[in-house]
Amino acid sequence: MELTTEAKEQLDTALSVSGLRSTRQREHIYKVLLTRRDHPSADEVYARAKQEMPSISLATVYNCLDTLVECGLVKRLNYERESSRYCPNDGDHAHFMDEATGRVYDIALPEDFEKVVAKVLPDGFKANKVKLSFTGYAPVDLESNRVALSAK
Amino acid sequence: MELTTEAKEQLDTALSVSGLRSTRQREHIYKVLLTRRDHPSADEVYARAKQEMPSISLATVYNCLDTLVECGLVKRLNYERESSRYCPNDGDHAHFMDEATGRVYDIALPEDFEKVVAKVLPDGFKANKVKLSFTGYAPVDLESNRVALSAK
DNA sequence: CTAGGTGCAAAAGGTTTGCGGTTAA
DNA sequence: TTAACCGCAAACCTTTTGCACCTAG
Repeated sequence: MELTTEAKEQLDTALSVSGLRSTRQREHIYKVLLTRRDHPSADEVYARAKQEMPSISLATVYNCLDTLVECGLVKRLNYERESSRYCPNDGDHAHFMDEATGRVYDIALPEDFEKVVAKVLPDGFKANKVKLSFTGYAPVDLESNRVALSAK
Repeated sequence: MELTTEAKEQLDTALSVSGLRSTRQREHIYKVLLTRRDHPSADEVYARAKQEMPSISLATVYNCLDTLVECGLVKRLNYERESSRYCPNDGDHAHFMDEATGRVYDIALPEDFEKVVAKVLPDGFKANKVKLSFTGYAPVDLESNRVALSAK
């Protein structure tokens, strides 16, 4: 329930820009995603959301997540056929899935990344979205939180 | 049924390397993917496969595709929550999905791409797989086949 | 000969939908 | 006030699985 006022404003404006309402459920789901910066599945979001809002339904969690993705506040990521995972959208970043643990880490991208990548596209192709994702092994001694940055 | 002998050898060796058998069905599925170089779903592969092999089952198509992916002969790609699509694996390439048509194009990658991308990873991360995918608009006048190359 | 593969049909599992009741603006 | 949203349960759809039969090596 205690989103920072900053986050709440971001949410409210993003919703109203899209002609959507701010609701307790949407706010709560957004807060859940901001609280632990990992990459939970809809089911996991549901479990966490119910702790403070026991009456929320799984369908509503899906709906809220979809809404937040549409507003651009949240990213949905898919690894192979696994169920979708969600994270707050803090600007462009890539994802790295550790094969050993299943954890997903955020990987910061250099500012020029978009340009580097644009060179790859043949003439006439216009990309709206670029997704870069890795699978492999993460350092074992990484502190349990997820947001690995330090692009070198 | 008429895989080039080259393709058949590739298939047989890839399978036997993994301790797997060469079967009529696996060969046929591989041929189906090589014939039209697009990116069909399992269902579409099933439809095409049945034309020459009416007795094949959908489960077998899934099994064969999984097997070919494990052998490294085929790539499976996933866009959002859509059903998986498959294409022959001709070395590293990215994918571009045209939002207007749903078609997927192969995008060639420069040789140094792996190195460019490795710089993005923080110390200690070891990537086994890198996936790069785009969503956007492809040139409308593109000949109907899919393999767009010409990385510039 | 026999381990591995196939075909069928049923089950699983994640996600979506329809509907009656609720709520934000 | 009322269109948008929520909760519930059922439906959906892609993918997987169990099992009896078949076949490549």
